[in-house]
Amino acid sequence: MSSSVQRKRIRKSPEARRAEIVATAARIALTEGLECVTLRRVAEELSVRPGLISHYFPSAEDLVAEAFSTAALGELDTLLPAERPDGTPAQYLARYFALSSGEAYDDISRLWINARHLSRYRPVLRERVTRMELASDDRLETLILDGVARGEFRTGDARSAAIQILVVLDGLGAHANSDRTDRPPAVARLALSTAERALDLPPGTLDAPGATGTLPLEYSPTEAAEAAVPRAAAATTVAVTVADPADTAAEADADA
Amino acid sequence: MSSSVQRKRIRKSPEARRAEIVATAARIALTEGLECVTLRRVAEELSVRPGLISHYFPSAEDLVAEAFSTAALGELDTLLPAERPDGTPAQYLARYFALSSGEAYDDISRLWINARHLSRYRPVLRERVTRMELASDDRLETLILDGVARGEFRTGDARSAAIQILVVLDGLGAHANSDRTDRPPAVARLALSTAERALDLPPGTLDAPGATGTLPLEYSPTEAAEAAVPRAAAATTVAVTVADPADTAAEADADA
DNA sequence: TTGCTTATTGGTCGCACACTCAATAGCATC
DNA sequence: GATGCTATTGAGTGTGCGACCAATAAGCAA
Repeated sequence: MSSSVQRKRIRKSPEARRAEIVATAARIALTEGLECVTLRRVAEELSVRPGLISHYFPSAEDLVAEAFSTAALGELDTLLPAERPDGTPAQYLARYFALSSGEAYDDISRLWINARHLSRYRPVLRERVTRMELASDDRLETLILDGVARGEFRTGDARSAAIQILVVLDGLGAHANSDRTDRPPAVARLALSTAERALDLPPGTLDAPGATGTLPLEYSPTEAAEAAVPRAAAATTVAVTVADPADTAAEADADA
Repeated sequence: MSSSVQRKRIRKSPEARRAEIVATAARIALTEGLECVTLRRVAEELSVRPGLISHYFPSAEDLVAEAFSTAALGELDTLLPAERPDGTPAQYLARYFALSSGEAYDDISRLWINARHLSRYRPVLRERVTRMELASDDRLETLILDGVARGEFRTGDARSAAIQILVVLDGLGAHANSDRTDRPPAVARLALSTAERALDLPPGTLDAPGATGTLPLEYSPTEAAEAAVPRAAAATTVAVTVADPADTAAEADADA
């Protein structure tokens, strides 16, 4: 009888518990959406009471913002790692484009759409979105500068090139919730061709066979997000039926 | 004493009432967000009881979808009119880009971000989003084909060119809730340069002084949306304090 | 004027949410 | 083994939402 629900309290250090909460919130944000990051939902996932989540995040808005930051940073580190020991800048750039056209990338696209919309109403989240946009710009700019230094790329304004590329990727990702099967080839290659033009590369360079060198092309969004958390304590993986989180955006601040 | 609230019932024809409801919902969607399109909110705006809205839209999801369609179609008709009696295709295209970099365009960008996110959870809305995307593609493709026929543009695939342009505009519009003040010139011109490249136009053609000919460049998003409604009966304009609609997305379908 | 159709109301129900706070019980320390 | 700190619970408050339905009254037709 005592097997169904957890009856004994498990007392953890604040740091471990907080990390666990953030990791869970980030996973929910990535797979189900930021509106699903609620006190109840996170608590249920961790088999604790909602009040405990409130204890660590007195304002739920902060938890949502933290969930987004953690998830987005984890993805960024996977897609555009800060350390690039295994290949050239051109190879890492080619790998980035390869990953961004894969199906696993849809989760990230959805997360960004979600965050950009929700940030309309949530100042804390908006600040985090801006910060993560800058982080992405920086990361890609650094890659480009490195490539320029090695003579792989040629551009007079690495940051402008980086932002142009990211804008196009945002445009392509905007349709992550729609059907994109009959997308013309020139559209599917739009990010690539934008990069090739901005970096003065011969057309076809970045998606040529072998353009990624020996870099691995597999990754799992969820795992990447969890790896971004300092210490993701024993997070019980629970099969989740995605509900309908579409109604949570507009009401929260009405009571403020 | 009887002036504060409306006490006498006003009975309208179903067609007029329905049009009034849709027009109001579309205006709320455009200015405050789709999550603010609730039975209570629309009813309050029209000084009727929420039950009446339910009577015309037994499922609230249908009302939200209708609000999006109406608002988006109104905007499309303003930005890319189906009839173009006052100028050449190049002039209308130049006008489109001019409008899309104006501040009034932010409302449209926000609406699309909103709809693309919300459509993740709402099948009815998703279908409408897809339909409106196709309508936008068609409208721009037709414009381009017309320009090609007149010798203004040159492309072998008008539809691909249209979609490329729209994808870039989506990418630029994705940041409608963020700060974009320090955007590099090449980024701000990205849609233009994409069009110039896809349509084989000399750089600078579309934003050259006089590129829009004598076409007017003013428009009001809200008015455009209301004009899209067949008959927007006496819609009382009420000053609205925007609340926080960010929490309404995820919960609605949980009860289904 | 009377009567009928139905647009409109008023009230209710259940649900999910964030937030609050006193009471409880792990667990480390002595 | 007793003690104290505090992580954690349990219970409750108030809000907004969609959905439902019987009662009401507006306005047209006879």
